[in-house]
Amino acid sequence: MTDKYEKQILNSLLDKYEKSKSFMGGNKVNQSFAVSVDKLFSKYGDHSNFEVFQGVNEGIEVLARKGLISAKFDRAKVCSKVVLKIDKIDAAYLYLGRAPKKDINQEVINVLDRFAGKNQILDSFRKEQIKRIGENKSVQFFGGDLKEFENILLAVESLLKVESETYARDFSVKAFSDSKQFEKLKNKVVSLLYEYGDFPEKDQVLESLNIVKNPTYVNVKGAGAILISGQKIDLGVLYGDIGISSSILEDIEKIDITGSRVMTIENLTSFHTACDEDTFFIYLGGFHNMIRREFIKKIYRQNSDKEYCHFGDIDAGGFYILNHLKKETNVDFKPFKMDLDTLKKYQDSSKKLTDSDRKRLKDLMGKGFDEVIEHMLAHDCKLEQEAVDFR
DNA sequence: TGGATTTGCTGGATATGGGA
DNA sequence: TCCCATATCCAGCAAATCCA
Repeated sequence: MTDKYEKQILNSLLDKYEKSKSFMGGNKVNQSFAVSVDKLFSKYGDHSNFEVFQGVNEGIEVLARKGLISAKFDRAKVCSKVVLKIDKIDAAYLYLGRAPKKDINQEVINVLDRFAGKNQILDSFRKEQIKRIGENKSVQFFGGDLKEFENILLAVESLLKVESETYARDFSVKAFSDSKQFEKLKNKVVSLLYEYGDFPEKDQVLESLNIVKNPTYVNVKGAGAILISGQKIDLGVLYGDIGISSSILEDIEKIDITGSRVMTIENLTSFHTACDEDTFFIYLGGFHNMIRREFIKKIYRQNSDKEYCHFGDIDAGGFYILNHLKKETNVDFKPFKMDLDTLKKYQDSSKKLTDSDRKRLKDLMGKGFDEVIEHMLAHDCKLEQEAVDFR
């Protein structure tokens, strides 16, 4: 049974070893691992605190007798530093009852391997973490709890299989047989998906994967008519919009676009203010998941001769949403008022870029918006679509 | 002893979690 | 939702260590 001073000394030496090049086998010189006793125990040199002095010395002597460390004392019985015996590292782990980092790394790799080939996100994540382990860096989203780590990967695997809008609690029950388990992992799961997946905004990741808090709606208005369960609704004769619950989106049999153009709008206020007799407007509710994409595809299949465009913010998020929409629906949406002329016209209403905006804009270079992005970066500006007059 | 190697420290950026 | 404290990561530089 080790006492607290022995534990602290040995753990500190092993920590140092595990962070070293010797641990990785990449060392070019033979290293020794030592810690200063003063630094480890701030009260060791405090003469008024004899208990600590004596306790630490006893701990050092026990470890030295067992051959796990070497230490030298001066005439006053003060030890300046302790050194780990390299050839006794295994015994040191055993004495502490501490799992060697190599074993933990292997267990993490085993967990990662169990999710190999499940989906592209998990494969990218697995590849990156194995690379990080090889470089002796920490494994992302692993805080020492293997079960939690496995559950995070399981959540990612399960989330990508959700095909219909599902409440987070119901998803948690289905994936973990526990309605609260997903809530505990949610932040890490979302961070992993956002970093390794392809999502416009972090706060839209779950909705994009069909996990919702409440039933969601797609708002439509303008030049078109829809047929749901045998009932025809002619939107062209209505003054405003209607919201179609996602649960009945799949029941729509026919969408007949009577105008020449179909336009998706990013923000709700702009959707409400937009007005044109020749356009069918769609507000996707801030995100587009599989059900919404199927809705768009259905419209396109039945009305492929129309013009398709997207009206959004002139910022990284807006460009990203448009590209994502095009990619996921295979419909060639054209940007509407998301160009350099519009930005210049409303320059007075523009806002300054954040560091994150700059980074994301640079990532978007070469993806169809170079001219406007160059201007945004050069003039430190972005524009929300609410500032843009639709006409 | 001096050059090469490796670690430690620091500050800045970013993420996270808790409380108001 | 915002603010604040804390944790984590990273890069750059200084210091410590190793060894020919």
